[in-house]
Amino acid sequence: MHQAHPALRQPVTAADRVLQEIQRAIVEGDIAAGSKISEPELARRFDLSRAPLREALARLERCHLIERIPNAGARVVTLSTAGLLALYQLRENLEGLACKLAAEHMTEAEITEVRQLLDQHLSSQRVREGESYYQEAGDLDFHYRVILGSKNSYLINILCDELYYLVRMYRVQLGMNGPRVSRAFDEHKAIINAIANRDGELADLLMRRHIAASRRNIELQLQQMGS
Amino acid sequence: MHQAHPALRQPVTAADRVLQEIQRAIVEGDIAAGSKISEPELARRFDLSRAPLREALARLERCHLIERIPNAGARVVTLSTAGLLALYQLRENLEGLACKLAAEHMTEAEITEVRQLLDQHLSSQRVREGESYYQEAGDLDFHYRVILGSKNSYLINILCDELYYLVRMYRVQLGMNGPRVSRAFDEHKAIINAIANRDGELADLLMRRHIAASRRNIELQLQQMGS
DNA sequence: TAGGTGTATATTGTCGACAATTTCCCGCCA
DNA sequence: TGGCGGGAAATTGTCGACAATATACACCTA
Repeated sequence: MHQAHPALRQPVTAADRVLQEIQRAIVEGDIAAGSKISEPELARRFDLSRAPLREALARLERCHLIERIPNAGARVVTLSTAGLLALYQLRENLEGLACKLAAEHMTEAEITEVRQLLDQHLSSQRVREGESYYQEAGDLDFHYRVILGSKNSYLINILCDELYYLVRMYRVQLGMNGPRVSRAFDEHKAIINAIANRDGELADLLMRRHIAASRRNIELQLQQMGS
Repeated sequence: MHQAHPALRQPVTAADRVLQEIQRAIVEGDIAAGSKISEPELARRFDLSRAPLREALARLERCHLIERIPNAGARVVTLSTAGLLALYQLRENLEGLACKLAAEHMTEAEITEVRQLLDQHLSSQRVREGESYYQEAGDLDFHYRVILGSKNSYLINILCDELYYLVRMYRVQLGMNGPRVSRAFDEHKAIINAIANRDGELADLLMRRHIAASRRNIELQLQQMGS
């Protein structure tokens, strides 16, 4: 359907580069959530004209990092409990589906790669005990592989291009990296096992539970922050 | 999360207007599937500059009607069996989820409105027996209402803004309007009943079956076209 | 003082032209 | 004759300036 996925395609145009920079800045909170976006200011800051900047803004809107109102400008999204729950509700279903499809379509070679990846991440995780950055990267990597394994380009596009930046934004800015580390690893292992056994139904179920657990974890943290 | 949904927001800017025109042109086959898109040509044709046109192209890419390659231009998507199946696979799951959520979140008033809508469409359908345009419109209308009833803005965005134009393109260009008319109406009725009973699980199941039936219908037509 | 109105400012949307890249075509060579 | 550069044409990406719209502020009125 298309050859190399945009998510892992390296930037070739100026708009691509500035998009990545702004994406990172928003996700990491460098540009505050809820703040207004000024096109002239950003253009100066990244030293380019407004044309490629606006192209980048269009794509930022696509991945839900900003909201635009015609003739009135753009704002960075505001993070909310309701938004987070809606997002995870969708993730649960979509990644569950991705697992089911991955069980049907992943090659043995791809499965082996994911397993190696898990072992590798686990060992490097033990060394860097507690450093959440590596957990984050490893976690994302696993989910990405499974999603790509579904071989459904629409599904891949939605999850990797449109939803994941926002997921990361919530994780980074609300500090969602609790003590689920080793448990998450076990869950990942169980999921890839189900995929390897070509048991799509089970893989679906396990992934839904995996994400639901993560969601409950977040809900708890939010709740005790609010009180 | 946001007030009025972009799908039903009337165009205010020139880019909005040309977007709608090109969308219609592509969906109806006025601009052939698979054909290359020339920015200068379209700009002349719609009598505006390339800036708003490029804005429109960015959004067309978002709803999968065109595919862009950096520095090399854009092409209208090509319709394929594989693409259609992948699309419907996703639809089944997402609209199933939408039903489940609608059963939880739709107000009684909204449910009543949908029921009135169904009766209305049914009666006008009987009059215009066989005119597929009205079936199409009525069908879309029903699905839209249910999706909006989910109250999940991410889900709404994906289904109404990003996937439905492509769904319509397949329906229009491959002539997907078989003799499922009255059966589809019954299925719609069953779905809204389940939602009214707040039986999300059943509503989910019925919607999946409803779309799966539509998919099988399409597969059959494709198959006998190919032979 | 509160509210509305009108102007001034700032921001977004659009335009036409230039730069960079790709594509196409022609000639050249094995 | 077939494949491989090289250059010309066309197309996309980027720029700076102008037009249209929205926001902010001061002023006037009740």
